[in-house]
Amino acid sequence: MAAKRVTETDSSDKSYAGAVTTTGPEGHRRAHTGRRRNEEARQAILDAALRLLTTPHDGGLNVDLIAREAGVGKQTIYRWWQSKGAVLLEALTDWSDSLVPVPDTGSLREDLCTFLAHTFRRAGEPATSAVLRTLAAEAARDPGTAELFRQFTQTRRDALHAIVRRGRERGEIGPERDLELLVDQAYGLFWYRFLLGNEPLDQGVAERLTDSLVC
Amino acid sequence: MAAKRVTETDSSDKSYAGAVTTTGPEGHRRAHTGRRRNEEARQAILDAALRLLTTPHDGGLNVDLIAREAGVGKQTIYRWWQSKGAVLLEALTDWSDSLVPVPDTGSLREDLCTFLAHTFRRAGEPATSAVLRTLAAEAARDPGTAELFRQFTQTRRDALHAIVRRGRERGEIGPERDLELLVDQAYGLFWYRFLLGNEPLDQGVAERLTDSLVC
Amino acid sequence: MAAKRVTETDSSDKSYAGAVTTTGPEGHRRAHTGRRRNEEARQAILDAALRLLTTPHDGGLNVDLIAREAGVGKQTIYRWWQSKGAVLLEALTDWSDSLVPVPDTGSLREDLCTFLAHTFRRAGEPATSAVLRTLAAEAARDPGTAELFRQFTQTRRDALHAIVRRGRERGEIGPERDLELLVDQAYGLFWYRFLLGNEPLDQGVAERLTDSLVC
Amino acid sequence: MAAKRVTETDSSDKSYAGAVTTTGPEGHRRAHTGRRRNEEARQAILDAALRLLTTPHDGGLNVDLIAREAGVGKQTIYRWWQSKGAVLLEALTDWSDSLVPVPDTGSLREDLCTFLAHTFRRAGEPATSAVLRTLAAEAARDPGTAELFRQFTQTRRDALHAIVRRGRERGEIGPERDLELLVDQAYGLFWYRFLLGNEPLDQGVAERLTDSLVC
DNA sequence: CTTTAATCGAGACGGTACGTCCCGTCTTATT
DNA sequence: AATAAGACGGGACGTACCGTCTCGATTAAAG
Repeated sequence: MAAKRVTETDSSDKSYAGAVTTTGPEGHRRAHTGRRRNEEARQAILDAALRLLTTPHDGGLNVDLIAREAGVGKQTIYRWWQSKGAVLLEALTDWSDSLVPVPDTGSLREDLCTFLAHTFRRAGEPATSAVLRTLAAEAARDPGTAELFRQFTQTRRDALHAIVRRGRERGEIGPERDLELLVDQAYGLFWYRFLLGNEPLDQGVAERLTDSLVC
Repeated sequence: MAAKRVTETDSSDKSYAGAVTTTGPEGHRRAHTGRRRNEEARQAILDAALRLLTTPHDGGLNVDLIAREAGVGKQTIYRWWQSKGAVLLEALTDWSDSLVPVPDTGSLREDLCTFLAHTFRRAGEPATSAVLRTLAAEAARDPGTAELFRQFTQTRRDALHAIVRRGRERGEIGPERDLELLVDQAYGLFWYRFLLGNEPLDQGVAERLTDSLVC
Repeated sequence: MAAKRVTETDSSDKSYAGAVTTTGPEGHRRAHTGRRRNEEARQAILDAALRLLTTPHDGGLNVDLIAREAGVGKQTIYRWWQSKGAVLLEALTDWSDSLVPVPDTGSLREDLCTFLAHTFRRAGEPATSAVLRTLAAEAARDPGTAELFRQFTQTRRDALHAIVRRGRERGEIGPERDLELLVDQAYGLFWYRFLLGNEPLDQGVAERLTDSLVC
Repeated sequence: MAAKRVTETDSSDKSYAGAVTTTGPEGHRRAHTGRRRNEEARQAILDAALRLLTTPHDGGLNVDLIAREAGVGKQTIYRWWQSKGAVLLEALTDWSDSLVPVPDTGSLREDLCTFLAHTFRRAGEPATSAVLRTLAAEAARDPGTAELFRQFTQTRRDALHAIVRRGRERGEIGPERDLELLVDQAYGLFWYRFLLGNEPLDQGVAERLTDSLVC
């Protein structure tokens, strides 16, 4: 009969390697955290996603791969993110905030040009480029991801917005100018050329774009 | 590429009343045309694609669906187009050419503003919006389609370019301005706002954008 | 976004109501019993299992369901039973012991026929039928459960064995007959027809089987 | 190209290098058959299923494995069979018909005993045993498969039925005996002991069972 | 009366398998 | 040769359960 304390015998010898369970690629095993979200697992997923996003590997970037790479069950991904794109975006957001510094030299023209040139140069790097492209693709396909993509771009937009706002406060931009529009012209140009890729995005463009915006 | 093979224009022979075979959604049966390309089938495919692009339906927009909707074998699609996106784009191109007329009033400011406002308004219509979005998604996913998407946007870009070029010829734009950049700022803003959708695209924006570009 | 769901979980106060903890389907709350096994919980599990076994519901019969239905944590099930099948079998054993009485009229033929007819009739009842079927399925899938299933059937086999043994003691069965075989012929026929279900299991069969066995 | 009329009689040359598509484990590539069911694929699936059923391998027997082993897409399995069990059963039916010959010596007792002993011996072989067990498990779990299992056992039942029918025609079984019941007693005993496994199934049992049935 | 230890409800976790969807290729039979 | 039809190999998807693990609360027994 089952009721007869079946499990009592093995109460002693758990050899407490028992609490730990899984092996990531770095060979480190992860402990469960009971009924609360396992922050380590979350980080492992985001790390794996970013790693797969930035390093070249053959074949597409699918959820099973992220799960395997993170040493995680697929369900653990789907429990916390609504789609693959959502994971990718969260991975990316964490990572991107540190990419392009926001200059503040006191000169709008200089700050703007520096920021844009930096942005363009980053996007030209193969790793970054791959990430942004993959992401845009995912966002265009899935409306839910699109919203997250919006949030992602928003942080960059805000940085640019801060630059031009400071410029206006210094009187370098007339009060009649629409700052939102100005920012979107810059970022619009960037994404348009980046995604369609038939026109360059280099230092010269950054300068001419700056001139065009601050005229 | 699809467009090339299209130009055969065997428009004459639609009559074949003999061996009828398939029924489209409109209940009309289409005759085989033997060893020549069946123009009716081509049109049925593009129509079906456009219909599926513009009308809401549950589930994704897959090739089997287009084929079924067009009353066509899948191979007939893949014989003439390289991918799903190619079909979609050709369907779209046929349809879009008549959308936004290219004004030529003699005033750059007026032409530009009219063109932009018209473009924005079209994109605001639900049907057009859905199409553009679906397409952008497909382009972002498939590199082959991306190239076609580039070509698609190119025709619109060319139209805008013609406007500003006329402006320069009339001396309304200084020779130091980069016309490519100017055009891309306009279209970049458009796509950026259209796809991310957090800022408006209305008459006012068209006007302010015109001011910003022609300053 | 994931971060949202995280913060949702650690919303501080759980508004605990005191000693009482869980609500079963009957709305009754169960008190903890400290470091001793909670007999009420055990019973709730067995009840829930039996209820799910006997009442039709959509989808399979999984452990999470039993746990939820019993208002119990899954671990509480796995602490006391080695598998899902073990729970099911214990639930069933408790319930089945009272099902088929073991007659003792002094006549083997009569006892045997009564016992078999009763067994057949019970198996014909929808509730019982569902239980037996579910159980057999579980036993076939899981070797551990198979062993428990063996034990379960053993109690019934023993009952039948007692009847024929009394028959032999009265000289109604020749000493050359293999009683084990005889019993297994009866129960074999029963399970075979019950599970495959293409031949009847009624009073007439009970009689003819009796004749065949006691010839 | 092999596309050039691969005739029905493809028994001879499998050497095409062009239109062929897939590689099975034996390195042979399989041609498509257009819009009709590919008989070769069907056979490859059944072969793979039987191979996996009969040879020991680590891990369970899942559909992906069958598909991979057969060099087939999973959908090709699900297109033609409703479940894994259905595949297994069809594989098994093809194979089993040749297993136990149906003797016809003119003596019921002898034929019966031979048939049963043979059946028992086969079931004792590890390969066969594994197959039958896997199958019974699948049948118990899935109602659809149960029906197929019924059909599978039916062919064996029919064989046994033929033996006893011939016996009756020779007058070796009285007209009052229920032949269906007799057959089911034999097969019932077999499956009961086979699946529960606590009593033997050997030559001696075959003999005593024969005596018991033909008394 | 404090500490210890076991139970409980809850549910996240790693993992396996499932059955579905869609892609782009292929072949057949027909025209 | 082009077509309608649809089976095919392949790859990814998101879901269903399994049995394990940890948490924080609870309470009986041990010190």
